[in-house]
Amino acid sequence: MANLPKIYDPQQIEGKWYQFWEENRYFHAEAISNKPSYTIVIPPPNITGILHIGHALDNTLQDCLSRWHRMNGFNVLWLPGTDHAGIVTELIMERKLAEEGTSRKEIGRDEFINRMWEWKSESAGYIVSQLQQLGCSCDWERERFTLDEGLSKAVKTAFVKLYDQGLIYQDTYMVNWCPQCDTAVSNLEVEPIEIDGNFYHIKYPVVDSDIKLEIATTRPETMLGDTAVAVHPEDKRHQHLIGKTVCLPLTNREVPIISDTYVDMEFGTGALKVTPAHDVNDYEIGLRHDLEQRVVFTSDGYMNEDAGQEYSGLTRFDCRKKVVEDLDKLDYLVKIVPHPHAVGHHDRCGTIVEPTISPQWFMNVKPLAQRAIEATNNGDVVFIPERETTRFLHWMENIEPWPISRQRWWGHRLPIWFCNACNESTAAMDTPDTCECGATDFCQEEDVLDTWFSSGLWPFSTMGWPDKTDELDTFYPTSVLVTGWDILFFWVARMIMFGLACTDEVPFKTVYLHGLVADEKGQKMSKSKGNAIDPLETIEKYGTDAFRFALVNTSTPIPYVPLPESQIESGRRFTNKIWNAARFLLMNLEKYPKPIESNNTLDENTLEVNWIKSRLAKTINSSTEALKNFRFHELAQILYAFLWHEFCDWYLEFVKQRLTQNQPYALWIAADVLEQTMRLLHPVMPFLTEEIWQQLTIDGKENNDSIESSITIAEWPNSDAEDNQVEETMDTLMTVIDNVRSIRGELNVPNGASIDIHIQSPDPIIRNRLELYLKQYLPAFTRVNDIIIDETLPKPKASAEAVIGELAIYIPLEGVIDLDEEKARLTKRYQQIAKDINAAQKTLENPQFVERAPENVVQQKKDLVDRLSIEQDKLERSLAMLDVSSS
RNA sequence: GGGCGGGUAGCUCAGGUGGCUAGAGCGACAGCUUUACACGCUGUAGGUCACAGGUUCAAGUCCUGUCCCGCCUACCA
Repeated sequence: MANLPKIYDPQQIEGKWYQFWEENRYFHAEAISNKPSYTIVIPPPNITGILHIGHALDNTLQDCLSRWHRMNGFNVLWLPGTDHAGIVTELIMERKLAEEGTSRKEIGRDEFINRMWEWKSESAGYIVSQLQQLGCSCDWERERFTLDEGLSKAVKTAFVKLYDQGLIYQDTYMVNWCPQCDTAVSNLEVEPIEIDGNFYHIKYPVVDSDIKLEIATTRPETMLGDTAVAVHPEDKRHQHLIGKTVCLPLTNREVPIISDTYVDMEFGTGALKVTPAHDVNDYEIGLRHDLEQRVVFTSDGYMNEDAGQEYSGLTRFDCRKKVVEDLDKLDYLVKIVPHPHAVGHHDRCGTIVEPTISPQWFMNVKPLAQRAIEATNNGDVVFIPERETTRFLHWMENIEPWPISRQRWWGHRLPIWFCNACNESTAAMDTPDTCECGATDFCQEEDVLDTWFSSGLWPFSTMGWPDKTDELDTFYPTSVLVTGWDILFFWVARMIMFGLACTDEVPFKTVYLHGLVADEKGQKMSKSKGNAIDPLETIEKYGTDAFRFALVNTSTPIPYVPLPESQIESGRRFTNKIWNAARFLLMNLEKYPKPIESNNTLDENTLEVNWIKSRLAKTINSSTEALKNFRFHELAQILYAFLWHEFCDWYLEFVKQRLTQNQPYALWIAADVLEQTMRLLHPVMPFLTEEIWQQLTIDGKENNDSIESSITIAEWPNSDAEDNQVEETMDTLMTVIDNVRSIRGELNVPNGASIDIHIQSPDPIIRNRLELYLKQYLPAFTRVNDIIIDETLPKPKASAEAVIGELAIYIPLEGVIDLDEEKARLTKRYQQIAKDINAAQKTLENPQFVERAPENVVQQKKDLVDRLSIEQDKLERSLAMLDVSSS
């Protein structure tokens, strides 16, 4: 045990513990339990995906919550699983097929689906093992997949239920169409991207007149589908043209000039070309005026025959070029003005979406949204951070029908059945027996559902809904959903709406939305930007615990959290520091074994022991508070500061000092404190803490049944050992030690040199404390000869000085001290104090302050001025003396 | 156009409901093989809290305005 390596090697430690946890089923939740439940369902990652930095953060936080609750005695279910991620997964498969020289259409639906399942079974393990590598304490016995039988049944059930309520219907409407993926997509999947476009001004000659009506458009190629030109009814410039027609250039078609208040007189030329089949607004105008919907694009982004012979077969983009050239040639083009504007791109493949009229299945989500709004306002569901509530409500209030059908194959086929005889459609779990018309021959709708439909059911479909199961009873509604704020509308909103619609309950009480991991420049990390950190490489290089610590430590409640490499390095140093602290204790525990039986014969009430107990108690309490409030970064910082700067920097030095005197009690307490601190840190750093915890408790476990077999189920610490009196005493000592060190450092006293220390203090209590403790502790921090403490002491010749309130420290440094340096040091301190006193006095001189501020605040200020004034006086006198001796 | 978040040390960020002499990590500088750790130890430097007003006894914190940066959202062709 004593030959632990000097440098912590995570690879030696991490693997074995995950296996140990799995074998002992520590992460398994019981469907029937008398413990209180705590449930998280994982936001399911893509089955064929790999772990990226966003997953790493999201799942680390979920693991922190899960592990913390497990230690608090909850029946914790963290339910893992994956999503079939329809469109994006198919895209990748299509790319594979293209490489093989075939295509999905060529191999057909059945074969395509076969290939998808094959690929799924090949790659399904990746993300799971990566989550395990990250340390995630999921209940793998309950892993789910959105296309599993049970979840598919849930999808069908929900669909039929909503269909029967009239909330799901088929309609022909203008939707966002992706020509690349050959499917409709919802607004949410369309990303508007600003591009440097142009405004093309085009003349449309008015029939039977010399007038040319000038229109402006960003998409000149759509003119081939124009079926009207619209002007505002009150537009004086164009009023007289209403009712006439224009001759559409390049087509020789005549289209009417109509009036519609939608037209903005101020914008462009005040005349709007109307393409009802290819623009949402034009579509609406078209409906109002009963215009022809002239389709000129094919579904995969080419021009069709109706675009005209010249253009048919061109891509959308080539067509635009040609149309502009032709217009120019024929003198219809007035000008091209640069006009940056946002254009919708499909977020999965980056293709510019094409608004297209097509028959789709829609879900009327308004009534469901209404319930979600009520639940939010009632506080049935709470968003953290709070600001997300406004965003959520705003989106819910303006929600539009959701197009749920996708012209794809990988997913849940809509449970809609068409009668082959009368073509009536109906929704049902299985093929219906007979149609109302008497026929018995049906075919199922070809389309599949949007993936978000099945993920929306995830919090309860994973637990067996619609069946009444023990799991639903025990774990549903779940406790909290943890995800990035960018997923609020995709997952969270749908889960809440579906939860209310299907189970009459909000699926989770709390939604915690964390930030997105960014690089140093605040840019969101993403593969496409090339600025992403690969979690697995990072884990290999720094260790899982270091990586997790960095993630937790940086996850402040801001929208984009930068994760510079230096943060991860800092995490690694921290793991190494902990490792070495443990190593130090374990090595010394071999020499001074901790007695199994606790006994009180020893002098246990030493200051340092009471101090570290008090500090630990405060650390425990503030850690618990931080976790309760989802303030993960606070937890990380509290534990880092305690472990490094209190436990290691101070307490272990006290321990060393005790050991030189053969007093091992402080050491045994150190082991105790570290053991408890490992428990506090375990949710963040599962592997290292388990390793150290096991080593620290190994002797105890053989003799004490109350010690658990693993830190994962060890009790979350609590303590009431806070003692401000003790901390204050220790503060005095630390301040003295700090000042002595500071003098040595600043005046370049050689390390080897022993020094004398004279302390003058009028306060008998302070003198007493210093007498008692300083002589014990100081040697641990600095080489010291003699310590003299008295009520009044003359300042020795050629000595350095530090003043702490009414206490003065003199260090005779004959022959070492440079008087000018000392003078500069004291002057600097003097000036700083003068400034502080000045500011505080100003406040005190204000009668209003004394009158209105709370008494304790006034008193604090007074005390401050008193203390600083004494220091100032002392410094003044010392400086005067220095002047005398140096002149 | 509307909304949200941010501007605090060289860099990245903390600073719930106003009140200790504004903090941390990283970096910089100086010095250390002090018997756990050089992935370490000790010390030091570094801030007009974006700007301008206001409220208050008291503002990094609250209010108003301005200027930057980022994001979300919206049918101005």
